[in-house]
Amino acid sequence: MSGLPDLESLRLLVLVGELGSIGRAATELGTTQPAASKRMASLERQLRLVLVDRTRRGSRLTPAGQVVSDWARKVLDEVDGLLTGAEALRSERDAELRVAASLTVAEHLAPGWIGQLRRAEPGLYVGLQVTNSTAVLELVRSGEVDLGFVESPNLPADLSYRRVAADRLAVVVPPGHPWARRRRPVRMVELAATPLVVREPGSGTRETLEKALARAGGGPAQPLLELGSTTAVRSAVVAGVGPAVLSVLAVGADLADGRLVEVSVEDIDLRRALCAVWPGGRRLVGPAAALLDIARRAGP
Amino acid sequence: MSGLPDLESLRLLVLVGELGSIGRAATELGTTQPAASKRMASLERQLRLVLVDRTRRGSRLTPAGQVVSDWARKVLDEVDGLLTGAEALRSERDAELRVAASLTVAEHLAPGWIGQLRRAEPGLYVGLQVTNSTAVLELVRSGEVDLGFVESPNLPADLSYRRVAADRLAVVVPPGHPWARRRRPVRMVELAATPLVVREPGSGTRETLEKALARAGGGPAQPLLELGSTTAVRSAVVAGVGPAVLSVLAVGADLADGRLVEVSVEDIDLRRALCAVWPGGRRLVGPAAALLDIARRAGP
DNA sequence: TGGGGTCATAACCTCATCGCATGAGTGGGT
DNA sequence: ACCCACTCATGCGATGAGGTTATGACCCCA
Repeated sequence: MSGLPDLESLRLLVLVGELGSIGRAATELGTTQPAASKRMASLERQLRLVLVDRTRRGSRLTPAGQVVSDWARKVLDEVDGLLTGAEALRSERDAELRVAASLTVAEHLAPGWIGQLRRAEPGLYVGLQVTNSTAVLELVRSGEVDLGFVESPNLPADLSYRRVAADRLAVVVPPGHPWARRRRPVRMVELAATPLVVREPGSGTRETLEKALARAGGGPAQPLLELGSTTAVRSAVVAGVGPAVLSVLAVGADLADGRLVEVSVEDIDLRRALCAVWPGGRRLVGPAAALLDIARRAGP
Repeated sequence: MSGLPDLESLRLLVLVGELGSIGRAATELGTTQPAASKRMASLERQLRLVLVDRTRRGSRLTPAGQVVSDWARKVLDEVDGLLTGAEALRSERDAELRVAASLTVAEHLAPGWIGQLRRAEPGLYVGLQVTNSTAVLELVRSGEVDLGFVESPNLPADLSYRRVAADRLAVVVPPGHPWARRRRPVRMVELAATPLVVREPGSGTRETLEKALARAGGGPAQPLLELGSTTAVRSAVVAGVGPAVLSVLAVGADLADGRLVEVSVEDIDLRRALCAVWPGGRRLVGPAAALLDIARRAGP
């Protein structure tokens, strides 16, 4: 019943739309025209939709094909991010530009930034290391990486830093939860008293939450369930286990399509800055400066 | 050199992370453990990364696996949107809820909304028809669809409508373009005098642009190249043909990762509302009301 | 020390896909 | 009027990626 489509076929569809010919799209992909023709037919059979209008001189996308092609392009963009990120992870050592990022930045922002940098300077090898915020600071200090990205609000004075993007933690519940129907914001004390699905202590998200609760005068959060990854927490919330507090970067898509609902909370500030960090005093040059520039522009 | 990964393998990776076992992930996918084991090994070989930590009792994702799994989840979310949209396109006729949407809404928002509705009411068959804004209004008026979504700002009085989301046209150029380095906004007359890559006359985007130029007291746009689809325009801009004016919904990802650069323009308002439309006077009930509600909540 | 887990390996098989060659239809050039 | 250039679809072997079954190695716990 599932039947996931083939990424090659999706790329072919996009290319057919751009080039106006199945054969030309085939050569662009380094394959032959009959193979491409069959792939298209197979994709159409799978989706049970007519996607291309085959005329005797060229092919055009049908209206349905246009729309599906756009959806396919979004898929391929995400795949591109995955491949870019994977390559950066791979060349962690002996890369020309070594970057360390905390999980939130690495998951949601780093592949885009690195991809843009590599489009500007093709052939540049970027190495990405993913750890927690304190480890990132240590890597920067020891010179093992040229540039770091952290979400932690407490930055030591011996390092230079610059804010590059904003993040915000959101209280999220599944659509069926009583809080989802509330019209008034949840009170801060109510949040502090409610058992939450949380990350383990020491993670950036958990720390930000605890700190914000303390700053607002509340007690520590009540753990309902403690999980080791953001996605695990997310899945637990979607499954209805209970509310959680997660980065909007992590649950943006879920909020947009309604798998999760955000609940506003009174009297509490859950914003946090995402900062670039590099060895103190030094001025960034070369690719490190370029990446910082890209990150600054990309974030609002 | 490209080597696109396999979607089944990505789903497997996500599932391994969630279930903590290759074998259990395999049964979840309806396959066998050796097959899944081989798939994982193959994915790791392709990405040249160690993604899972195989212990004798279960498997956990490595840090790299965590991150890749999150990227994979994004890919799969987009694929889910594609499949949801394709199913809706397919059941255009004889669906329980018939929806028509203009291209911008259909491309970027409709799959998410429909997906959410189908999660809330499983088994509901939704039919989606994609045309231009004026045709949507006609379909609503004739009763061929229950609900329509348009981007056009001029709504006839015989239909009920409600604003559900916002869109904005952006002037975009490739990173190398002189406008990309400008610090001052481009003057409106400058924009009107510059040849642009545009959609064909009659498309919603083209009309909004012309109307905004006229409202600001400028002449009509100078077509540099006229193309039949938003993505064709986008590709032309990326390829450096010239500036274009496109919906931020269409180029959001490109702006975020720097394939395109937005140029601000003085004295011109390129915002537009996206509206739901239904037969006048009538009150929406059942799935149509639910979908409208979802759309209202999703768009800010 | 045996049983219930887990994952990896080996051998075999099936079938989807590929490439080549070919057919068929249209449009433009001569 | 004719033919060439260009497009896409189809038929036919051959290849190989991926699936299943069976088995082995290892760890934890009783």
